[in-house]
Amino acid sequence: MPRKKQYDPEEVLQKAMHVFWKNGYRSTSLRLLEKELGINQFSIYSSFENKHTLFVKALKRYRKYMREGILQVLIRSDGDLEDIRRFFKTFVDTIQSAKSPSGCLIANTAAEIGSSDHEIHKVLKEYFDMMEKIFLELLKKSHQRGLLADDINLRRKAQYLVTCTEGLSLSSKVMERSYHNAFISAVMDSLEK
Amino acid sequence: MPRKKQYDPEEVLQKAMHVFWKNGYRSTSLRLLEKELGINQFSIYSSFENKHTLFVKALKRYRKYMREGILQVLIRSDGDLEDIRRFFKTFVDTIQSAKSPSGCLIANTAAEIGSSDHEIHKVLKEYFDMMEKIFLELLKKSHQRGLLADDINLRRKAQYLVTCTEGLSLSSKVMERSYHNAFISAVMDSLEK
DNA sequence: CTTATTTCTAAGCGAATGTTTAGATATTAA
DNA sequence: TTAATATCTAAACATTCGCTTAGAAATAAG
Repeated sequence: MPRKKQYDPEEVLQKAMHVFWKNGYRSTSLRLLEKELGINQFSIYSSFENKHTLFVKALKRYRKYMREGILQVLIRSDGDLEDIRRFFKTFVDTIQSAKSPSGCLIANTAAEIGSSDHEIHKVLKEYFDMMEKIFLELLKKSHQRGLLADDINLRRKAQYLVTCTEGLSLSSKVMERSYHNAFISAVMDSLEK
Repeated sequence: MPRKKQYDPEEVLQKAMHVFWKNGYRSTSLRLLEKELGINQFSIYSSFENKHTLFVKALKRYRKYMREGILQVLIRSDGDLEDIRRFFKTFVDTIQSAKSPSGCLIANTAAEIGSSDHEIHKVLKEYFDMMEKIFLELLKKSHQRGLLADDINLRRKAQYLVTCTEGLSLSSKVMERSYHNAFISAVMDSLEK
């Protein structure tokens, strides 16, 4: 009996992720979403409840997008520390590309919202935890291969790499490419045995 | 002949800096400024042109505020690397304190505005350059004292510390204190000879 | 085809945004 | 005391915000 949806909610969510990524939460108006998603405001509300809920879903989508995308080089690594450099380089490419010159959505949101919104803060924290776990698994393998100092604190080093990643995202919005290459080299130096 | 101002524009600017620091540029409305600064919208416009100009002035004021405040431990350092740790600890205290639980104004603005506004971007870049110079001067002294490896790239290390500082600011909006202590320790380890 | 159900379009809701203005108030040189 | 000038208060400006609604259009079971 019912009429069919003329759009795919999954595709729309993907588009919404990019719009929020580029403009931030507050600066993304429903008029802009309407235009970029190609669907009416009514449809946005009937499919995603409201702007806040849509944003939270977009944030979670970003986590999936990263996990299945550029984080794969870390996840599939056999412990080669150069994989970390490769990730950082791809990361800078991504966040500075003309396609999405908008840093990291998580970092942007952390700066914009922080912990003032409990639901959003929870997703941010989960992202940080995911990143820590990914780095930790890689470092464990590196450690087993003898690439790291014996007495190293792996968890601390993983947390260190997470904060370095977010710092990289932030400075990418201000400084030029050579600046980040220098940072990446400095971080890699600090990992050496 | 004229009537006197019933407020001190310098004091008002200082207050404006804190309001923007806490809420960000877009989320700071003129009604809020009116309330927090204790002066009328008319007075804001007659003294500071408009919201954008007021924000740029507040950003520059923040740079001065930091230079004359918690950055002094770096500026006055004789090259003791522990001064860097002291700075990081004070920095985390500041940005996580109940008084201003809002990270670093520069980092927040970089995430919110980035390079989309030329005038603001210029102030951000100047801040990064200032930070780099401050770290560089300290590292030079450390190097002369033989506290660093002979073949170290001082400029690269200074840039590294700037990005670490901004990363610290960002993760302070998501993670708890112990997380940052771990990061600070990891950064300090990476500085050792 | 009829009819029940859902999605669509498009207009409109009250509230908030940055900015401006009209008029009252205060100050000081003459 | 008077007159000129700057600053104050408070209201209003047009625009945009997130969100809702009334009614037309489309779908598929009966």
